[in-house]
Amino acid sequence: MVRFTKKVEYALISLRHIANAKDEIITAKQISNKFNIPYELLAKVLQKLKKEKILESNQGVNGGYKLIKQLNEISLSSLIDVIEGKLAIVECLHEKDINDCFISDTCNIKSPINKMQYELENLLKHKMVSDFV
Amino acid sequence: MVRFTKKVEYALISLRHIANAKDEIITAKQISNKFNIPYELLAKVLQKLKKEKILESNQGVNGGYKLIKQLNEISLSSLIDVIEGKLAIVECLHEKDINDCFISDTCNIKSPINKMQYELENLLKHKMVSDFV
DNA sequence: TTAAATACGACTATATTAGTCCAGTTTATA
DNA sequence: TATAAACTGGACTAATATAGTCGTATTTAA
Ligand code: SF4
Ligand code: SF4
Repeated sequence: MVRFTKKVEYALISLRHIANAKDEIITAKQISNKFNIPYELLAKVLQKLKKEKILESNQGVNGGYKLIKQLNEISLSSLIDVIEGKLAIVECLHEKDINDCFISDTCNIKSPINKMQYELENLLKHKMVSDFV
Repeated sequence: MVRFTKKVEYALISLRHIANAKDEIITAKQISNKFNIPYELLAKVLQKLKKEKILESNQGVNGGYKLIKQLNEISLSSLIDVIEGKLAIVECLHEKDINDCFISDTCNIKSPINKMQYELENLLKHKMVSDFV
């Protein structure tokens, strides 16, 4: 199937919400409550966005998250990278299991699949989170 | 994740193989052997292609499959439709579980997600199996 | 009559995704 | 300085989707 994961959706929802709040600090709990997103899961997603320096966090009472990148600087492609690792439309294009496909030797669709991956990447690379309005 | 299923890959591999064989009849077993694809699984994929009138089949001894559509008439989009059902990049865009997302009410990314789905569909619609060369 | 082939439904196994639990650390403020 | 609100992070479980298997039936050329 070709489907975005909930984690990616949660990231998009959160980024949009945080961006709307201007410079106000937003907590994971607020987002979790507002959008019915499981708190622990959301927390992990936000932590990843922090590690990638998309968000900035403050711990402790009155802590929370703040945007430190513009939404138009974050591509859907990079967001997926951050959350799920490098996208690969087939097994043999994913570094982790690049050698796992037992068809590989005789496969007759590798090159078109490569092209397809390239085109999809391109679409995602030019789709900015700011477009999500 | 965004990944094509093996079934779709098997369909592409098979179609390309059958097309290369010109009007010769090709059996599931031949494809299964040549490409190391599990026979039973492949058989089901070919049966679906037959139901969609992409392939024609003959039963019995010397039976097998033959193309009855041009590869440039089959879009990747339609192939995915046939094998996996209508593609939906998120839950709420899939008829089957259109009402399952408990975020739906407050969701702030529906409209951009819609656009994204449209653009992806468009990409897949214009990607013909014949491009897979 | 037999063997090679498709047809099809039900089943199991594996992998991925989604979600939970728990035990931290940090920090404002009462 | 005690407390509670918040982030951090690893290990775990549950749910779902994908991949593959099994068994049986049907068709048909030779
Ligand atoms: S080698 Fe061919 S069949 Fe195997 S993953 Fe790559 S494209 Fe798919
Ligand atoms: S409603 Fe929003 S969160 Fe739910 S599936 Fe649709 S896009 Fe995703």
